[in-house]
Amino acid sequence: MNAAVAAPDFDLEATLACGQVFHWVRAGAGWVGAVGETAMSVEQRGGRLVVSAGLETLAAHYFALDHPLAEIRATFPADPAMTAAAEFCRGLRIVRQPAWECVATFITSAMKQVPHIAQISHTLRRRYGSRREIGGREIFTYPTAEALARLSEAELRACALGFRAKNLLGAARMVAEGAVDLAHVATLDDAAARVELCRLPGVGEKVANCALLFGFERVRAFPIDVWIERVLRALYFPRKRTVTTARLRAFSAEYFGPFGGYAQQYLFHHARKTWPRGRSLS
DNA sequence: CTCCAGGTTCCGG
DNA sequence: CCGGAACATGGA
Repeated sequence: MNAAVAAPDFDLEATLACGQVFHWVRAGAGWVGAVGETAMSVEQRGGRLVVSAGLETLAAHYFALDHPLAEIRATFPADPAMTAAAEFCRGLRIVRQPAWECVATFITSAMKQVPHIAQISHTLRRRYGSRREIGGREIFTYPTAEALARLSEAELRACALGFRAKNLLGAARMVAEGAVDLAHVATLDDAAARVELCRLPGVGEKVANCALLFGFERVRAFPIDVWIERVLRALYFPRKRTVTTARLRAFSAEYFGPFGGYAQQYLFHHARKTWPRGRSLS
């Protein structure tokens, strides 16, 4: 029925609730969700992960249990802000999300709070994804680019997408037609992959970096959103009134090192969980 | 009611 | 290159 996977240095709660992935829902002591086309229930018991028998390998891969977190932490800069964030996020892993699902989800994330992004994901899944069942619970996979490409903008707007409907539809059509080939993107270096992703409507610097980090395992990609911008300005450029976004981008691309994406997610999660209402500390 | 949210795009200095 | 504004929706 169920099987256990060794999962040392892993925090399932932090990993699923840190804002990198949006569709997992709590179920009892664990979670249920979809890993690509496969429904999965998962629960952490100490240093082990309990999943349905047969899904051990899939779970280990999805949750990136092979990422050497201790070595990754050791590459971070040793400043107080980074050290505090890394300690706070011990066991948080960047999961391996399917590329299209990841790109599409972050297209819908523009100017939305995390709970809203989750709500949109669930609506799209329920209406246009495939139904699965796991432990008596309903699960829906993320709709394929082909499925979304067949829809009208009005149908997508009815999923509470707002102005993001046009972007998601345009991106779905380009991917479905092969105008942008995500399998090919995966073979490119970070810079070239970013350029290619930015051809999709609704994909700019930030969304492209989220896609690279969460959907293409580019662990150096450093997405700069409103939260990270606050963190960088408050903790790394205090009392400097004129720091351009270009300056922040150049700084973060070098300063946080080869696992900058991990550093970014740790800073993001730490700030979101410990800073009151996003403001202050300036 | 007002403000803002894991932005992108377009437009004028 | 830079700052502003438009773009939808929902929760605080």
